[in-house]
Amino acid sequence: MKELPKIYDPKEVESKIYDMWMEKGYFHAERDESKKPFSIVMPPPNVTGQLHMGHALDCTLQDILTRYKRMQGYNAMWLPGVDHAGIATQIKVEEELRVKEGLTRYDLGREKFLERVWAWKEMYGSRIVEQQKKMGVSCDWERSRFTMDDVCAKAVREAFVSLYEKGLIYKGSRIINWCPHCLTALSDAEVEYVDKPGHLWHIRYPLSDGSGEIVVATTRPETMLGDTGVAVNPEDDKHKHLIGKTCILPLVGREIPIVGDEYCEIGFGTGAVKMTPAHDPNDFEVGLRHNLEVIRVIADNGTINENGGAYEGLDRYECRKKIVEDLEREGYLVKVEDYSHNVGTCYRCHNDVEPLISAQWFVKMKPLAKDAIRVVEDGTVKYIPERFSKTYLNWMNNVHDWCISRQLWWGHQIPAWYCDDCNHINVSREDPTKCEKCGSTHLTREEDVLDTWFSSALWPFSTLGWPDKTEDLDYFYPTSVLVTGYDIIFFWVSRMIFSGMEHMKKQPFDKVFIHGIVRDSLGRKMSKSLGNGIDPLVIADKYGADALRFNLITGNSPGNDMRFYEEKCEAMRNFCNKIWNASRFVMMNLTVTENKLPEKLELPDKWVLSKLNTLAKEVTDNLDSYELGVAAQKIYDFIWDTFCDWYIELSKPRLQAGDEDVQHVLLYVLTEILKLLHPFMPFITEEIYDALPHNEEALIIAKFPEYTDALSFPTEERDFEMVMESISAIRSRRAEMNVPPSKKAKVIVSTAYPEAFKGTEMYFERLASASEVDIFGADADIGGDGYVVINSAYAKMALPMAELVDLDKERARIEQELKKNRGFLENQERKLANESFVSRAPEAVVQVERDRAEKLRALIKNLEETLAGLK
RNA sequence: GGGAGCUUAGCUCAGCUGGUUAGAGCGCCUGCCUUACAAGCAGGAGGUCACAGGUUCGAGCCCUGUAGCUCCCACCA
Repeated sequence: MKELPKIYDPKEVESKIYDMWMEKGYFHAERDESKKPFSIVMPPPNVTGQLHMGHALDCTLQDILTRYKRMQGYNAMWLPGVDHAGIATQIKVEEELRVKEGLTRYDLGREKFLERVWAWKEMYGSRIVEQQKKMGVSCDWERSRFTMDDVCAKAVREAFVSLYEKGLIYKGSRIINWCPHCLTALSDAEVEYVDKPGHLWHIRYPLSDGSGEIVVATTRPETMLGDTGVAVNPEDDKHKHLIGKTCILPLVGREIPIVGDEYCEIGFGTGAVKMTPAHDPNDFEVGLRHNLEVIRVIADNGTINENGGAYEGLDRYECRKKIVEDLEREGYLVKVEDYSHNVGTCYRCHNDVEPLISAQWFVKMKPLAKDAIRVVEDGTVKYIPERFSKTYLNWMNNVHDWCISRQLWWGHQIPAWYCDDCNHINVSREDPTKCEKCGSTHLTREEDVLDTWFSSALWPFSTLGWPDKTEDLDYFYPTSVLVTGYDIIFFWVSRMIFSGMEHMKKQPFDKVFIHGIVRDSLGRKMSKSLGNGIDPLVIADKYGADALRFNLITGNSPGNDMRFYEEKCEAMRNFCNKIWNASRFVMMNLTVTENKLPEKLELPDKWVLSKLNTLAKEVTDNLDSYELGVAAQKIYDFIWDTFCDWYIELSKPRLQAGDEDVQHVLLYVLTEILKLLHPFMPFITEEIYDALPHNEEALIIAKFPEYTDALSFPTEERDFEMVMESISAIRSRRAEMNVPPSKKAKVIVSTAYPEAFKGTEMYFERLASASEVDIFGADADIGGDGYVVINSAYAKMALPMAELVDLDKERARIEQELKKNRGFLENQERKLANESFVSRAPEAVVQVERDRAEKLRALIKNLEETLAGLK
C-alpha cells in the first residue's frame, strides 16, 4: 500500500492524474447502441481568450454533469472546441500588426492578413485548451472542433444557402448599428445601451414662407445635416396647421417638409421632431411613410461626409460642438436642457455605435422564431432555472431581423457572387463560375463575412458532422444539456434553438442550464479595465483545482450571480486536506486488502451505512434536478461530520482491538464517498482511490453509488443516535464546567433503551472522556451526593465529580433547563391538541410531532428526577 | 415603459414542490497539540427570515400591497 504525505499537494497530483485519464482514453466516447448517450457541446471559448472565472464555473458545471453521467454508465460525450471570434480576433491581430510593424490590414491585403490570423490562431489557439485541462475537464479532445475548420465551414455554407433559397436570408438597405471603430455592422444584440448624460437642444427651424418658425428638440444636433423633414403629431393643435408647409434647415439652407406622423408624441420636447432618415431607425420609418429623402452625412469612420458641406471631415462629436456654436451664434438655438439618454455602444470596443443606412445581409426572423418559441413553450427545451424561459420568450417574441454581414476579413465569407453584368446575386453550395441568370463569367464575390454567432448557432450539429447524415448526429443529437451564462441567451442560445429547429427539425438540446456571473468580492463584474479579475489558474495553483471547483459550485444557486472570495478557497482546500487525512488514517490502519462489507455489522456500522445510503439517494436526486451546489454541500457535510467527526472516532477503539470488520466498513464508506465526490473533486478523489485497495480500474469510470434497501437501517440509525446524543450531552456539560478532556471520569448510565446502549461503553470512553462505563436500565437509581448528573432524552448519566458539584448552581441550572423544555413541550402539546392539525396534517408529520413531544417528556422526566435527587 | 431577480447571523450566501427549536463557510468567544488532520478537535454566542396585510392546522417558502437594491429588454426625439 502506498504511503500518502501528511499534507495534500494538489500540484503534483493533478497533472499526473490528468495525464493518466488522457492516456487511458476515458474521455473519449464512441457511438455505442448498448449504452444511453449523454452529450454536451461545450460553449466554445474565443480563440483569443484566456480562461477566466466565468469559464472556470462553466466548465466545472459541465464536467460535474459529464462525470456523474459517465459514472452512472451513460455514454458521456462532451465535445470541446474553440470559436474564431471574428471581431475580437481580428482586432487583436490588427493591433499586433500596428504595434510591431506599423501596418494596417489594408497594407497587407486580405489574403496576407488572413494568413497572419491563422498563424496567430496556431500560436495562441491552444492556450485556452491547456488552461481548461488544468480545471480537470473530462471532455473528448479527439472531437475538438474550431468554428472555422472545414467541417464547420461546410455547415455554415449549407445553412446559409438553404436559408437563402427559402427566402429567409436577404440583402437589403436598412438602418443598422455601425461601429465606427471596428468598422463593421453589428446586430441588435451586439449593441449595449449605456445611460449617458447629455443635452436636449431646442433648435429653431424658420418656416419657408416667413410666417414663423418651428422649434425641434434633439440630443444629436450634428445629425441635422442629414435632416430631410420635420414631423409633428397630426392631432397636435399647436402644430397641425403647419403640416404641408416647409421650413428651412438652419446652417444648411435646405428646404424640408413638415409632415404629420403619430410617431411624434404630443407634449414631449417641443412637440416637433427633426427627421434624419439616414441615421435613425424611427426617422427612417417615418421617412418611408412620407417619402422623405435619405441623406447620409456620417461616414463609416465616424466623420462627417461630403454631404455635410462645411462640416465635412469633422469627427461626429467635434461636429456636434461646432454646430451648436454656430447655431447659437446665428440665433437658432432656443435653449439647452440637461438630458440623459441611452446611447448604443459596441459590445467589443465600447465606442458609441452609429445608426446608419447600409446595405447588409439579414436573416428573416419571424418565420424562424415560430418553432423556436413553440419548443420552449411546450417544454421540449427546458430552461433551468425556469425563469429564463421568460427572458428567452420575451426576446424571441419581439425579435427583429438579424443583421449577419460583417465588414471584416476574419470569418466565414458570405457565399454570394454579384454578376458584374446583370447585378444578379448568385448564392450556391459550390463556387459559381458563371452567373446563373445571364451566364456572364464576370462575377465578384461578396467581401463581407458572417457574424461569428452565425456559425456558433450551428454548433450542436455542425460539430457532429451536419449536413452529412452522420452516425454521431443520429446518436448524440439532440444533445442532453447546454450549460451557459444568462448573458449569452440572446447571442447564442436562442440562435442555436431556431437553427436547430430549422436545419435539424429537432431542438439542439433538451435542457438549458443557466448560471450567473462570477463577481469580485465587492460584487463588481470582473473586468480588464477595473483590473479586478482573478485568474482561476493562479487560484488553482495555490489551492488546487478541486478546491476552486468546489468553491465555484457551493454556496450559490443556479442562475444567480456569485461573489468570489479567496478565503473560501482556503476553506475548500482545508476540506481537501480533511479528506486526504481521513484517507491516510484509514490506510494506516488497514490490514485487510479487499474492499467488501463484513458479514457482521455493529450498531455504528449500520448507522453510518444507512446514512451513506440516504446520502447516495439525495445526491442523485439533487444532481438529476441540477441542484449541484446542494448535492456538493451534502457530501461535504457527510464527509466532515458523519464520517470524520463521528465514524472515524468511533472506529478507533475497535481498530486498536484488532477488529477487521471495522476496517472493511471504513474502506467501504471511504470508497463510496470518493465516488460521490469524484464529479466535484476529480483529482484528489482519483488519487486516493488509486492508493486504496479498489475493485474498479479507475474512479472516473467506477459506478456511481445508488440507494439500496439492503443498506437501509432506520431502526439502528435511530438507536445509535440516542447514544450519540448522550455522548454529546456529556461533552457539552464537561465543556461548560471547564473539565479538560484529559480528566477522565466514570460514567454511570441509566436508560430506558438498554438494548441501544449495549456494548457502547467504548464509545463513551473514547468520545466522552469516560474512564469506565456502567449501563443500567431506566429504573436504576443513579446520582446522589458527589455526582454530576447529565440528562439526555434517552439517558441519565452520573459522573462522580464531587469537587465540581455546587448544589445551588446545579439546582438553578436544572430548573432553567426544565423551564426551557417545558416551554417546548407546551408548544408541542398545544399543536397536538389542535384537532384540525391532527386531522389535516399528513400522518407522518403528526407522528414527528408526537415523537418530539415524547422525547421532551422523557428529558423532562429525567431532569425532574435529577432535581429531586439533589439534597 | 415593460420584465426579472434580490432583501435570512458581524460578512458572503444556502434553504429544492409550505411541515423539527431556520443552516453553512468565514469571523467571534471558551477549552484542548485526544497517536488522520492546529489547514485540526470539542463546546458556545449570534437571526422579530425587508415591511404590512392575507391564505393555511402550519408560512423564510404561497397570494396581495409597500419600500430599498440589482439586472435585462424596449425606436420616445
